Amino acid sequence: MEERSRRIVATAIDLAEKGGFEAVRLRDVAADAEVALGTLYRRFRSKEELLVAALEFEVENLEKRFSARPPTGTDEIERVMGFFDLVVRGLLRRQNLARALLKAVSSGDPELTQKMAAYHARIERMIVMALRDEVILDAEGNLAVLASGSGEGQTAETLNQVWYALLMGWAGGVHGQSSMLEKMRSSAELILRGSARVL
Amino acid sequence: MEERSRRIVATAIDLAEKGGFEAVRLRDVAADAEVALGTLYRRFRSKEELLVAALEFEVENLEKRFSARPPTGTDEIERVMGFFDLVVRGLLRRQNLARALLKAVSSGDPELTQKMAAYHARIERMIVMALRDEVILDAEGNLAVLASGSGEGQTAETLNQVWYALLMGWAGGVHGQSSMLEKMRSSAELILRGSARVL
DNA sequence: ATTCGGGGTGAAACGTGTTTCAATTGTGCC
DNA sequence: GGCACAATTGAAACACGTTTCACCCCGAAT
Repeated sequence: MEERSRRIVATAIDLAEKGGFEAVRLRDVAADAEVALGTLYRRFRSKEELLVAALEFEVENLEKRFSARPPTGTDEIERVMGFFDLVVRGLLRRQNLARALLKAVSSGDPELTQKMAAYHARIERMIVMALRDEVILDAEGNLAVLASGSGEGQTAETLNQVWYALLMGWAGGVHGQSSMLEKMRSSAELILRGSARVL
Repeated sequence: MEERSRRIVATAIDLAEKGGFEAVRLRDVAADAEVALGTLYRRFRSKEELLVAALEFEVENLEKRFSARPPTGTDEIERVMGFFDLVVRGLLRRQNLARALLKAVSSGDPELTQKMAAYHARIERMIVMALRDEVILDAEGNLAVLASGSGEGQTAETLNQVWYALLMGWAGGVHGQSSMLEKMRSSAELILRGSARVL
């Protein structure tokens, strides 16, 4: 990403951290990033697209933390929950930012379809690796793209669906972090019990 | 609900059906419902709240259709999928409306926490009844509130989480109706396999 | 019948996302 | 150096959610 864009995204993250979605006023972003409003709009078609770029940045961070300290645990459930714990630790520290990014990703903007799909794919990839208890990197040291299709893929997809729904619920205040994790564990137990059947 | 409010909500649904979330311009809603803008804002604190009221109305409809023709099927998966088919048939005919309501419900507005929770509870209730193959009505002929806590409740909650995530994905264009249903079936098979374990 | 109070009304104003445009700046190419 | 062309800038304008306010109307209490 080009320097100017990076600065814009960084500024957006800053503001979102401080005051959430509404605090990311594009005039302020432009001013703080020392860029004209028109430039911001040349790089990002909308506020949502800008925040989704911020999400990509944060997911990259998550992936780095994930490869640096992959979740440990003797069974699938513990490793998967280890992953979700990792995510929640990130949310905990920057709740305003997290909510802002979730709001952007859930905006339903058709322009963002591709990026939403990519986001989910990246989360699923980490879930699969947690299930396998094996982090696979490519030549550049990033998480490798996995062959898809196995039962693991289905399990990971389902776990991710549940996780996404719970994040939305958390963002909307339906439940707090701890109850979100408890619910995730309950659902994960159910799902993994189902997947254990097919061996 | 009072007559004026009813008219406002009906107008909002009309406009949403025609042009989705953005087409619900509150000035237009007020004009079409023959009400001053201030009145609209006295009844509904925000556009989201208005659309969530519309959602409540539509869920009531869904519940009526559900009690009138409960999903049939010899096993849990078929009945549960019957329920989701029912929902999708509703979506199919009014995609703009559906997307608008989903956008409102996923806005993450803290004012709506309560209503979001209630919405999920109602969907879960129908899922439980589909699992049980038994529609339970209260004295007024509405769906009865169920005692919670059983394994069924957990299963329904997990199914609902998956369903919600898939709806969001559909709204954002990540997948179409048919692929949404296929994914729902795959996840439901996994989940129900897990729940079958605990008897 | 008069008064009172709470909605309702109409219109204007505000904030912020988004668009537009003329003028300026920068950059690669001759 | 000078040119062509694209990106950047600054400022204004627009759209729409939301707020405000002065005024009006109606039904209940006196």
